[in-house]
Amino acid sequence: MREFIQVMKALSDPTRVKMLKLLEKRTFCVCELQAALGIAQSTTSKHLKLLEAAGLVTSRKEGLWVNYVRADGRQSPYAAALLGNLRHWLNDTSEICELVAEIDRIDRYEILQKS
Amino acid sequence: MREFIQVMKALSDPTRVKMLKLLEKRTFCVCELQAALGIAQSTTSKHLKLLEAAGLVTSRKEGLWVNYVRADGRQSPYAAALLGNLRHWLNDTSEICELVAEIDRIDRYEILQKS
DNA sequence: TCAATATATCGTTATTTGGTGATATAACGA
DNA sequence: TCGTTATATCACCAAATAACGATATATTGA
Repeated sequence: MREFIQVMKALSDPTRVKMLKLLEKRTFCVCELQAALGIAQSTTSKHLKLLEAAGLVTSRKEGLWVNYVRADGRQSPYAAALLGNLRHWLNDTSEICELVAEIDRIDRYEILQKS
Repeated sequence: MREFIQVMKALSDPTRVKMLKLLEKRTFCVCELQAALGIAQSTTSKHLKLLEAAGLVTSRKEGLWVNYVRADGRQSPYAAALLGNLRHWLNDTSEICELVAEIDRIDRYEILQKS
């Protein structure tokens, strides 16, 4: 039960759902997601940790960056099912469309320039 | 997005999940669910209203009672998918097993006697 | 009409959650 | 070694949530 609730809670927040929809397209580091969503760095990191704990994403530290990847679902059957569903869901909502449209402009090295 | 979040939030609470697992077995009125879960009447009613708003249950007033029924999912594709999944999930957890084991002892007329 | 009953709603309280900025940690490059 | 950068963690605040008891709203049956 606890594991199920953890997955549902993780998916109960629009910011986290947007993160997962972005991660369907490709891998992102924390600062890229922060830029894409327009939220604080600490907020971004906290959400990602929560998604990771629920088995919805995994992370790999590579040099200075931490790359977050959509999980394969092996960690939790609930995560597996919901990740599968989510791939087909919300694709035509304005919120996700607009986010995905900007995806190619999000680049860790460009973000570096601006800051 | 709002509709999706609403379904996920509804499923993010153990009490509401237990209600849905009970409603997989049969219809219940509010006072029966209250007795089965050992919570206050106002709490029970509020949770059920929330599940109904998310499209996970429906209700029908019959005389003095309001009967709550597991929804068929026509109201929301998200609710439909999750209701389907939930039928197979959590069946062997202690929390649900113990609850379902008591199901035949829960009867609105017996509750009437006790109070 | 009136009493009894089931449910819904209201007001309150404690906990959880999402957000922030500040700080700590770790890795890289000069 | 030292400065810079990316990320994680901490302390805090505001809003949302789950719980309760008290009250309001049906509906039934005497």
